[in-house]
Amino acid sequence: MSRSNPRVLSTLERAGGFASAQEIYRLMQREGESIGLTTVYRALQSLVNDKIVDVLRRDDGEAIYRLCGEEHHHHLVCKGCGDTVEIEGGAIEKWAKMMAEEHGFRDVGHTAEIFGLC
Amino acid sequence: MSRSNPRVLSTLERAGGFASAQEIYRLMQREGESIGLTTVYRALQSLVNDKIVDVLRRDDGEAIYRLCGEEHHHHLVCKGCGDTVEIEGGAIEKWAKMMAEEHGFRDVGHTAEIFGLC
DNA sequence: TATGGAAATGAAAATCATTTTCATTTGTGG
DNA sequence: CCACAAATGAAAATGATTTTCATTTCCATA
Repeated sequence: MSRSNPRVLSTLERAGGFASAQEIYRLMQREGESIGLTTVYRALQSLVNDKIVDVLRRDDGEAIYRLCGEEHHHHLVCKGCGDTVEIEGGAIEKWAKMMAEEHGFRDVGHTAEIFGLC
Repeated sequence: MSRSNPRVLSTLERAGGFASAQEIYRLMQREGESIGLTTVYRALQSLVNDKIVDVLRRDDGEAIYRLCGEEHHHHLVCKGCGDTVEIEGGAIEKWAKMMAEEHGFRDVGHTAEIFGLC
């Protein structure tokens, strides 16, 4: 059921940094690849599910994707230019674990993102 | 030119925490207020311009608003039953501030949520 | 080599938040 | 009252994303 289309992945790689579904689609078109927009969306969803790519939101609400490393990390995002920095989240991990314990939760995960102006 | 409709502001206050334009609109409808969705959007834009409210993006891309400077909290959410607990986030505040400083960001905010099974 | 079904594909339609248009209403100073 | 600017909101437009559905591609097996 892996719809992680390799052509989409390779285009995202080639795009370097972030790209939206629409941008990837246009890029592939320009390069003469024959692919449907629907397939691009499905491939990206699949890649996100498989934790091969990260997804964030641009200020205008458009979803942007990029390859992500193995390690669990967090993001510092600039609201102005969209620049993104991966940051270390050791403190968060501890905080999440502590809070979960305190309230008797198990199987915990978390999300955390910081945004500002660079 | 101040389109910062006071009824919209007061509804956002009453909503406590975050609310989307659509939610505010529905809330006002339910309470029998006569207002158009367009006006809600314009009022929120205006409030954002005047820096009276902050705007963020939910994971699904919908814009959510909240009063600036309001003390915010974080949530511990159960993936099973949807139960939600408000938790203290002092550690996060410090972490966010530290990370922002380290990378020269200003005007920073953040989101953080923990999820697991209660 | 056929063949039957499952998975992948993509065009077109549907959805949904948000923005724009534009005609109408409201409020205010003269 | 009157004129005119600002506010309002219904309806249409926009744009990203998702869904539908008919068709095509794969692939294992007879």
